[in-house]
Amino acid sequence: MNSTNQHKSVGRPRGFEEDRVLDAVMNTFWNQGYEGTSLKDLCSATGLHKGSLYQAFGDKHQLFLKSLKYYMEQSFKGVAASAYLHDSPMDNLRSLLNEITTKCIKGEGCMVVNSLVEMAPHDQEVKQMIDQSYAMQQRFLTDLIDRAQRDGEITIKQEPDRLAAVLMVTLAGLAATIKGFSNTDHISYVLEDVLSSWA
Amino acid sequence: MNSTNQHKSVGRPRGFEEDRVLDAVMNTFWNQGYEGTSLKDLCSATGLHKGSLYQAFGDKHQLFLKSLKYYMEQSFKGVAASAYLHDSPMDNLRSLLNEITTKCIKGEGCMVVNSLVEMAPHDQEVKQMIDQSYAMQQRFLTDLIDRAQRDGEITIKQEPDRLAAVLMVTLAGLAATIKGFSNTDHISYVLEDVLSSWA
DNA sequence: CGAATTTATGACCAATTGGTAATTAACAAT
DNA sequence: ATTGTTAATTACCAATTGGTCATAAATTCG
Repeated sequence: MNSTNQHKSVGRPRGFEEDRVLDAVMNTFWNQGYEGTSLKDLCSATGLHKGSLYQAFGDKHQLFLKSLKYYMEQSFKGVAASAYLHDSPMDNLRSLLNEITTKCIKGEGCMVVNSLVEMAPHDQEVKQMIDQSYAMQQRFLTDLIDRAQRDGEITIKQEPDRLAAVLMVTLAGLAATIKGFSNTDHISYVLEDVLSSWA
Repeated sequence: MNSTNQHKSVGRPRGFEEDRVLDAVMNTFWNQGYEGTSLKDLCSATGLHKGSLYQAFGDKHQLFLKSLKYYMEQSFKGVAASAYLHDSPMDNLRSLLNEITTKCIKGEGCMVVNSLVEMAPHDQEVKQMIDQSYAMQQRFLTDLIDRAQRDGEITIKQEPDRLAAVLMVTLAGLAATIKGFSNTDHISYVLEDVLSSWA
């Protein structure tokens, strides 16, 4: 019955799409950090007034949490999608890594790593979200590595979760490093070297 | 002629030691970041009034740069000192890495990596300082790895500067990762795994 | 001693911060 | 058309921000 652009409740309808706003907020926090972003910044990024932001998303901190969650969801969609393109687990791993690093290069870093560095030690809620995201990604990588090992594509001298841990640290390092370097050659060959050491 | 505690110029003498203040400032910026630190924070950390801080070190940004420089110098002293303890280059590399990671664990991360993530993209002066520090540390590691290769302690399948680059990224990743984890086992075994892959 | 010079202190400042509240506008239901 | 409900806008607020300035205190030099 309900057409898509019909709103379900009474009252004045929203003048914005929630996801579009969340996207703008995310990008602002992503490249300015939490403390480095003011409400004025968020208003000019979204085109909304702060009253509207508060009403729709809560205070600055809640808004940050929601935009971080949005980032994680969007990222995971892309990552997961890129990990089932090929037959070979190793090829899948490569395209997954490619997906991640491409996103990092475009956005000058990873919002999760940024938030980890800036906020995790002093913000329990952010820390928990990151923990969760970390664990999920770690499981994802572990699974892929495990399959690569079963297929004989890489060494079995190390446990999958340990190899995954190395990869996680490497990715975090790349996300941080990239913020200081215009030259992105680093990225490709550091990952190459890590993977080739698993031969 | 001049005894050590005699001050060279006329006027009221300083009531503080510059290095002790710089140390307190450094620690505050180190674990709160630049934007997350207010002048009030710096005053309570140093015991000085902001007027004194301004007179002695300049504005907040200059003060930050000086404390970052101080951090780099102090760190490099410790790192360099730990790299000549043994005969074996590989043992020296290990104690160097140990020195770095110990400092990161104590301080919950590395101030250079923190600043890289928070400031490098928007602050040219910070970026330049970090570039310089990065290049220096990279050269240092490359040299050590080169010697380890000549002594046959590690593989020569990769160029020293490439292995050093991998190590740099790994260290940056650890510095970031550590801010989210109370469990520090990660650190030791990720580094172990990287080094052992060079066998 | 008194002048010159430097540092420490606290008052002061404009601008910005995150956040709230009152008012107006736009819709659905009756 | 009126009412109820929600959203948008504007004005407003106390607190904090980074930063300055005038004054008082401590020292050296003559």
